[in-house]
Amino acid sequence: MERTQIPETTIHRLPVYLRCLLQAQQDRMPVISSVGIAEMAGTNAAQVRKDLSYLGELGTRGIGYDVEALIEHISKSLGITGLRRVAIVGYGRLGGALKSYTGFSDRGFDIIAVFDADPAKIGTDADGVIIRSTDELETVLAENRVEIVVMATPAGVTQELADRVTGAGIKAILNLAPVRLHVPDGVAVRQVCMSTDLQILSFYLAQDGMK
Amino acid sequence: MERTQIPETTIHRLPVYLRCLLQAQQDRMPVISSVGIAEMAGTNAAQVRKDLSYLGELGTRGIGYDVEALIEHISKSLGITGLRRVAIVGYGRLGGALKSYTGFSDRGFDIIAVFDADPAKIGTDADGVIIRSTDELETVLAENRVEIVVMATPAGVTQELADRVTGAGIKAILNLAPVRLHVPDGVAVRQVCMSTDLQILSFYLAQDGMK
DNA sequence: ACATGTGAAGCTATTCACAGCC
DNA sequence: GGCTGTGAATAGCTTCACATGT
Repeated sequence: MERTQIPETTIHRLPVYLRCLLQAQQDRMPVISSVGIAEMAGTNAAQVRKDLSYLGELGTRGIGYDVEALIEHISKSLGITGLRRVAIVGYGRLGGALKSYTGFSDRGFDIIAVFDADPAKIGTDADGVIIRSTDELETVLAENRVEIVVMATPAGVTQELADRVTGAGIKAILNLAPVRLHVPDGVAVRQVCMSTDLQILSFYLAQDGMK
Repeated sequence: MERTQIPETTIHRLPVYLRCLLQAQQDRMPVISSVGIAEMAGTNAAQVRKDLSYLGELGTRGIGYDVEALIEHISKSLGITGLRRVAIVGYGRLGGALKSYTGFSDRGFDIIAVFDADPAKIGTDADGVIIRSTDELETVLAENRVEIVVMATPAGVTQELADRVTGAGIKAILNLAPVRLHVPDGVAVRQVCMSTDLQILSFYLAQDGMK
């Protein structure tokens, strides 16, 4: 299979396009143009066409893109045609909020395991899943064939637990703890840090105020 | 004041550098080199030097960067020398998790108001702050001189509430709802969407599996 | 006529490499 | 000798503009 070198930035926009297309589908639009997608996604038509062209020749000249077919194609590119098996490490307030959030299952992600280190929580129900001990991390991840792990752990223990997660063969981590994770080559990490985002917003406020 | 055109990407890295420097400060390092920062931040030394050069000539040739002074300088650039006044709209599970998260106040953000639409919640205590009705949004934002608003609302009502938030003069929004916000010019928005992040991770898994 | 797909141009960001300073 | 600051070179992304196909 060829090394289709899709730009990083394009990959980041594919989920946005997908959301727009699902909206268009709900609105009963059979076909949509690059201009239409661009308006919904907050970008421009040339960008949309270039991005989609990396996935193949998906449109029809003179007509536009078939909504249904394009949803199918982007979903396939994103590897979410079936359900992706996800585990959450750390069932504190944030982990709990995520587990109960219904938006994930709607988008092809199934949270099938939850871990915590607190003996008082272990064995209790977490919104439909039994909380397992972090001691059992490796075995439970393997048993459930987990593909993606979400780290919702205290900063101090995150790297240590992430090491065990990657050691267990996990290749994708969403890190919600405010620490930079070091992982082996071949492991994808996405970092979510709201403090960072607030600081970036603060920068723009500071800039604005002084002009 | 000059139009110091700091690249967007540099701005995004400043909070990362700041975190590294605070770590170095805790470790009692008086001085750090661009190589040292780069290692902690997960980038390269040239990048660090170029980024920091946008803020001024902050280092000393042959020596490196004074940790204390650099922390001071980056904090000033990020506008977080004092406390930034933040409000959360939507006190569901996610909003609750954010309010109770101590990492914000440590980093210069003070959550001084919380809103919800549910009459059962209004007037009750949310971790030290009384929950206010979204009916009072404009007045309470003004009274408390709120600078940044975090939207932790259901997708369906987010745009409508964001319109009122910007109407009240707020210039910075952190949006946790899975919708693309449309805001007037001059308003900064940061979007956090974990479904999107999971989809990006899924893309890399799909790529990997087929090589 | 209309909308895609795509080379080419233009722009932005990263990396290199070395002069300048401690 | 060591490390910063920075012009120059490189790489990567976005936008343009038009040929191509319906």
